[in-house]
Amino acid sequence: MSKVFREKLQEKGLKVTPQRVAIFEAILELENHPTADDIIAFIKTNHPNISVGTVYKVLDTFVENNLLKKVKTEKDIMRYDPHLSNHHHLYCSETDRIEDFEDEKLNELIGDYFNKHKIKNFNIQDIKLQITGKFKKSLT
Amino acid sequence: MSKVFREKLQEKGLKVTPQRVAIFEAILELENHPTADDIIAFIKTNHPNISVGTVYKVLDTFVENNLLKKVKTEKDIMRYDPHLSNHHHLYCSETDRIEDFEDEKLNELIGDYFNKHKIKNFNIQDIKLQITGKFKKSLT
DNA sequence: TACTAAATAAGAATCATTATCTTTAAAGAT
DNA sequence: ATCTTTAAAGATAATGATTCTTATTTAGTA
Repeated sequence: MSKVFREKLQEKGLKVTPQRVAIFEAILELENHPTADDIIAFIKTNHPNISVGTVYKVLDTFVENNLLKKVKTEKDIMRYDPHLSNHHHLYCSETDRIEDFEDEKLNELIGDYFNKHKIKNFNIQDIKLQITGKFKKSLT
Repeated sequence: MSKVFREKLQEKGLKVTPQRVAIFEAILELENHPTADDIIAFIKTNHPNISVGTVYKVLDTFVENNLLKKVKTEKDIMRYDPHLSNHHHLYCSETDRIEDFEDEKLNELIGDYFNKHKIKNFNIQDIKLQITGKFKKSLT
């Protein structure tokens, strides 16, 4: 299965453990930018003895090694995103759904704008759009 | 002093208490989008008996009544902003400084862009830019 | 001045996240 | 295949911001 993932761990000098594999698979499976808690719940069925601290530690390790990104919401809970390329997020405050939003043209537009209108006393490193609103109900 | 503030409280049917006045003044004084803790520390000198819970409750009340806005950072701590008009934030991850950033032209640019390029399955309510980078050192 | 609802104080409780410390198990060397 | 080394996992205590609870106080009004 995720041979690529195992190789990435090895590249960074990280050991390939069943926990790490399970946690990474859980994030891919869960899709909606899961919380640590979501991940623990999901894993518990196949991996009943996994420790809460381990999950947090593994998630941190992944973030440090650019295998994951942390996403912050209105609530005080971290969520995790396996989508590594530079992108924005769509937030629904009612349902807590978060979806990735990628738009290269928009990035260029904003990039150009700031090239022409520098902010005085500030060097920009990164710009993220936090787009809040409502998902239109689809006939799931 | 903040007669306007007192009137605003009354308009909303909120009682004018010394605690509420002190907290609001503290936020104006502190400027750098203070945390609840910053506010408590600041107030303690004139108001040694103020209770932590009160500060949090008052801040919530202010946010609910549009007297303040909550600002979320990378860290798990809420900060508060007395600046009510629609604006973005400049973040410095090194120093935790946050400054307000207002740019009507930029808002129009982005608004126009999304009018032309609707996101399917999503109705936008609000767009916030989270601009991270470094403040250029000024000779304080 | 007294009344009543709202606000405050004090401190316990919560909950996500971290830290500690011991045990276990990858991964490379023998 | 076994040994060794060291990172990783497990268990659980600790932390720290925020919320909750309950008794007491006070602002605004009759």
